[in-house]
Amino acid sequence: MSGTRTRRPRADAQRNYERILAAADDAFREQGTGASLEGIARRAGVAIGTLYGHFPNRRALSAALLRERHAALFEFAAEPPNGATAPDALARWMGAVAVHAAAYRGLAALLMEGLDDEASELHEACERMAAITETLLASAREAGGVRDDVTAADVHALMNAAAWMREQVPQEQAEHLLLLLVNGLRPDRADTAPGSMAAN
Amino acid sequence: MSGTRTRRPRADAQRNYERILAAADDAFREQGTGASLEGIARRAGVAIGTLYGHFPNRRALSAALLRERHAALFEFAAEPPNGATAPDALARWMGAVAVHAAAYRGLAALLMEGLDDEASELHEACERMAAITETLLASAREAGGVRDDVTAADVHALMNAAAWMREQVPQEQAEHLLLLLVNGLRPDRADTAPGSMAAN
DNA sequence: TTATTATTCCGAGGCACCCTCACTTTAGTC
DNA sequence: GACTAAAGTGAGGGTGCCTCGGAATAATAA
Repeated sequence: MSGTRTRRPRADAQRNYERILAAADDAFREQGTGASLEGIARRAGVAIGTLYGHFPNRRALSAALLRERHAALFEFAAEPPNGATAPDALARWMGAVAVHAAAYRGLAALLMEGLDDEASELHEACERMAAITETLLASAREAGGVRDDVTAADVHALMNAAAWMREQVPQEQAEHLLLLLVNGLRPDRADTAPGSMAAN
Repeated sequence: MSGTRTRRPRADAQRNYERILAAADDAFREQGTGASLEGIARRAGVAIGTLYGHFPNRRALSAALLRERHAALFEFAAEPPNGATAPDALARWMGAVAVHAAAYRGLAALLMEGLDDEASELHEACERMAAITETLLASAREAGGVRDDVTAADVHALMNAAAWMREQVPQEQAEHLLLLLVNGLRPDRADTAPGSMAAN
């Protein structure tokens, strides 16, 4: 296995890969993560076998599609909203994830199961999300802005639930619902510093 | 059209109707509202055409299946949890709906769209649910236990979101999440009478 | 009991989708 | 220009949705 100088990858493969991804993005936006794969192949101007050659199954396709999107999300999380309280930072994060997970109908459910299911192509991304959530939650709790009984898993579920609702109500109401969810994390007696936990 | 004395309905029709309903209940419990209708017909020991003869489409089948269940829910709402505060009554109702809507995977989404979609066979049931929600919400708000900006539509969405989460997390966590949702409805300053808004 | 007939049941068939695989085509290399 | 690994192709087998024309049958009448 030493003389196998690898060939340069074929140009058509690269081209088709990108075409499929673009078609899938369109289809998922319009019809959700359950969109027809044959339809996607058709849109991409490619045979169905070619699609399967690049992506062994629907989840792999979703995962590839989400890779950049996730990168953007993590970058967003890294950039500190300077001057914001810890609870504010958590709320901001929750809003960002909710918007992200509402990009395609059905995505919230995938992210939900991806956290537990290690076989899922989304597992790693979910774990990174969970880690960020954990960190922000710890700070927010320390600041006294969050109930003691709230776990990172709870926040994960709530963010995805917010996304799920966003799939089905007007955007304005979706924002309001997120605010209510965030409000639910606050301790029973609102004796924290003023201005904490404003949504987004 | 006066001499058409109606024949007694055929016994086999009645029998098959019930068999299909029973099979559908099993299938929906196991696989959600998207379960294969051909599979349901098979389970019921009936040809696919017979199933369609009784239920023109999947939604009609769901609606028939939910009729009794909804009746039970409305009865539950009617029975006054005597001695409970208005916010408690609302929380109790939200819990009941969340449990109901989690009976079959996918049901929460159906109930969500059934509220707006007048063509849906579930529309009427959804409207009744909404009316109950409206009443309980008004009382709870009057008692000062709920934020002013919370609408019945919000509560509807939140109840169904609770059901959606319940489909995907252990029951214990689901209860906790419901509690957090309910907590989110409380006004910013917790200056209401003690003991208000305990979940369930 | 038997005949009548409205009602119900049946399942093949057309369409869409999922996914695989034996075969063809093609891009990179020599 | 020939060679060949890589990629592309699409028919085909499986499942599901739903329809529809013809077969079967339960209620009724004779």
